[in-house]
Amino acid sequence: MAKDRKIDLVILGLLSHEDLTGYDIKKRIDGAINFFWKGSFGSIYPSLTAMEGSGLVQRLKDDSCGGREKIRYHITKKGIEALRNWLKDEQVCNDLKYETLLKLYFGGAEDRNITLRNIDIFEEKVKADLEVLYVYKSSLEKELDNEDHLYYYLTVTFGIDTYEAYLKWCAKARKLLKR
Amino acid sequence: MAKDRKIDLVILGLLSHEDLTGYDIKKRIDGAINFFWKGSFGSIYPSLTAMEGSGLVQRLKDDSCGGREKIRYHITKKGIEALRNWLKDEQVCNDLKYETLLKLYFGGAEDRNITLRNIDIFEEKVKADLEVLYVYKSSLEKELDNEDHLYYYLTVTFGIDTYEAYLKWCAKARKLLKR
DNA sequence: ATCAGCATGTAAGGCGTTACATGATTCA
DNA sequence: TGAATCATGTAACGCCTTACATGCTGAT
Repeated sequence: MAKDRKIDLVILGLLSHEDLTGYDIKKRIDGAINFFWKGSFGSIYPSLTAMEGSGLVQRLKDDSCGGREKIRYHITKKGIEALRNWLKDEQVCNDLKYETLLKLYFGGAEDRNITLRNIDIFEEKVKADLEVLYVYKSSLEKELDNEDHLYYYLTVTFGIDTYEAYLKWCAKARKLLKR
Repeated sequence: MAKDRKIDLVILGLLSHEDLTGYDIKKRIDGAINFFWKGSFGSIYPSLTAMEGSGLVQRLKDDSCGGREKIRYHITKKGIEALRNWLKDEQVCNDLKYETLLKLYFGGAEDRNITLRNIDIFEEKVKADLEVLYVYKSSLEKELDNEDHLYYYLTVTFGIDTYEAYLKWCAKARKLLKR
């Protein structure tokens, strides 16, 4: 597997639960995962092709009744192995790029109102995201006995906790800037 | 300026305070900025060359007394303009890639202890980063009257608030996973 | 009929990292 | 003398996004 193509692991992770098409994978990534990882068709399809070549996934027979061809992929034993090795690998890369903080840091080059406006924009986005996260949370906490739901739940509460911290920070920052 | 090369703005932001060499810029980025943005020599030097070409920055005369050549850059009026336009632009891209959350999300493919270990690793890193942030904070809060320091201070408290939220989440997550 | 959604894929191009090449100075 | 730091730059390579190409199905 390519050294740094994390999209491979996202796909393997998804396929470890169920067989999926590239299109399905994209939809899954655009859901809850989107809060901490992104992926486009332009990376998903080539990844699937490459991983088929290295035996991490395999194509299933086309089971679509008419309509356009539909390729569902299944994870192989080798694929499961690769996924587990990654989970056990203690090296992680959390790569955070906050353009909002960059603008804040250099806010001195403009009027304070610009910074205040940028904080408002950030806050709006955070509030909207939080709404979505709350919905995920309430639907997940009903079935925490399900092992997988517990993991999903934890990623959602991670989002909620940090986003709520963002909101508190916004209020404090606004106060300081208006003083 | 290139459409999506944010490193240009980081450099312009830094140069809006003082004239710097590429090497200096790298050091600044590796400081407090590193918590929300990264940059390597391989992106900094080409960016400087490109921005000189488009008149956003200009080379100063070599003022090094002997030793290796040393190129200090100065931001031009056009550069200031570009920086301000970016600050006023309401579109922002906060691109967060948490490999830790990815591993958590797919934790079901391995033993729970692996997930617990991954949370430990995350927590260790967060605690270490927090120590650094606390130092920045205490040195900055002494001079909040300085306009720029106020902005730096706000980015640091952003980091502290979110990192503290991370730590609280770690404790909760551990409890749930050990139940 | 037309538009949204389903479905797969490629091509171009941008951004960025890593590693390498080069060489001076300073300090132990 | 050797290592660390200062200092600039290039080259290779990888990853990813955007846009494009193609075409079916189902609902309005």
